[in-house]
Amino acid sequence: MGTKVDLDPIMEALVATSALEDLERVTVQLRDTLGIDHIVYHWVDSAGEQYGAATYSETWIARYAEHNYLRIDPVILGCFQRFHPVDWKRLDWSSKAAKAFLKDALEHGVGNQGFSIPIRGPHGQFALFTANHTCDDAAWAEFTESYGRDLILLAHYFNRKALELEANRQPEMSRALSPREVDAMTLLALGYSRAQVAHSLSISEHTLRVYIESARFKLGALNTTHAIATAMSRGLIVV
Amino acid sequence: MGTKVDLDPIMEALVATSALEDLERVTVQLRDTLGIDHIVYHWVDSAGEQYGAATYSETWIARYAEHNYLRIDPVILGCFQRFHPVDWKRLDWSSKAAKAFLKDALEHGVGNQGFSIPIRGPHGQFALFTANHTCDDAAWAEFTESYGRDLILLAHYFNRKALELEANRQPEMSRALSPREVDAMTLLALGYSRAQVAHSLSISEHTLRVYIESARFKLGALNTTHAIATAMSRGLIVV
DNA sequence: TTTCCACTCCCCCAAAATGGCGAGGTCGCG
DNA sequence: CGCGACCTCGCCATTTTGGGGGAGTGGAAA
Repeated sequence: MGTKVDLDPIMEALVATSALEDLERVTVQLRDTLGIDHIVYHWVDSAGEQYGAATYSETWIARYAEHNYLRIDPVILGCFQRFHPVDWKRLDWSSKAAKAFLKDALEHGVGNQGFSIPIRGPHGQFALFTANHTCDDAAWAEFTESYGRDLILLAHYFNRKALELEANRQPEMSRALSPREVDAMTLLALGYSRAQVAHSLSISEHTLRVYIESARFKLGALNTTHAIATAMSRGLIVV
Repeated sequence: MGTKVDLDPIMEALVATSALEDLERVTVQLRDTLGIDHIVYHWVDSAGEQYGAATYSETWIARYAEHNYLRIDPVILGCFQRFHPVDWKRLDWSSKAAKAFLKDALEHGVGNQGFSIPIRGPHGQFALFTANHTCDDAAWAEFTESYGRDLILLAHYFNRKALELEANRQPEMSRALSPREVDAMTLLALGYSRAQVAHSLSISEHTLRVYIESARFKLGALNTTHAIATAMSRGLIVV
């Protein structure tokens, strides 16, 4: 952790990975290169499913999942609301759930110092890239100071790769909406009733219904609200 | 655009800015340092309000707003769906609206080459950081190759600063939803009817209605669909 | 301690949305 | 030329929502 090491080989290895499992190898490589305790890439799916590439012990990972720590982990909770990379010391560890969690984590090999970078993708995807170590505050401040930028870039590359690999697994097919359908959906999302929308678009309310039904069908939605939610999360309409 | 220039002074200037107007000066500084036509930081508020720090001409910016180009700009539309930085050539310019937009843009001083980095913050905030220039494909490929990483970092710093400055202007007006309200909104967004949601949450349909109405009130929404759309665009629920 | 908020439950009724049936027209593409 | 996609319109029955009341719990904050 003394002088700054070159992380370019790691970034290249990261760009070259072609399977989710390989991400774990990159975390190990990165951890060893940086000479710290742990590197964690933790991604939370839009449905709440989580996936991680971490150097943590198997037991800690299992324990984390088993106790549903996702719900109380102050790192997740804190980072979810902000954009900035954050030092763990600046998070809120005051609740008793957080204290218990921290104690448990330290007992399972997690270091006392942490630096996490929240990062977001389309469709509400959220991920966290974390560097973790055991040392005093001064040493950690020095580390985050010198590697902050690299960690941001690495977080970006990790997330890009994860999204890329995930996309291969689920090739989401979505037919585009017609212009009129987009108009209708947009106005509905803005809170107008069908009558108001029909009036706004200068068409009969029945015609409007045809658009809505057509859009619902295309989006595989069960009702109008669902269609709006789907269209929004797919970026088909902007509100 | 030949040899790689040092961008550290710009990053430091960026970190030091303390007003939104100063961001514009940084874009100019950055544009001149890189020797390209334009640098644009374009942020879209959760409510659809936009703010930008760009080196574009006043007339183009006014025209963009006036014609509501936000809705058809292929750069916005394309980047909203992805995480990767993207070269403008790889976007979908096939629609006639896109072609008209492009023609108009080129006539107002926008370069033919572009490289945009989508970036997201909490509460559904979305922003775009763009480098724009007039040159051939080869020269542009060389530029993006050598400055890609720096642009990612700059996008990150721009966004961080914008969020920081914006937070000062609007001190958290939107009240958060209660856990039950989030549950209700989420299930509704997934297409369930009130009866189904009530059953899923093991509460009476009436209780559910109270949550929905409460959420509607908090979000200032006119109906359920509007509430869902608002909650989604504010990042209060994730679907 | 009192006050506020989140959470839970009940009634009734009007308005809105939805589903199913039908009918036409234009436009572009193979 | 036919086919499909888009745009436009009408009626009727059913389901879903929204709006108006009122009432009780428990926990957290002031």
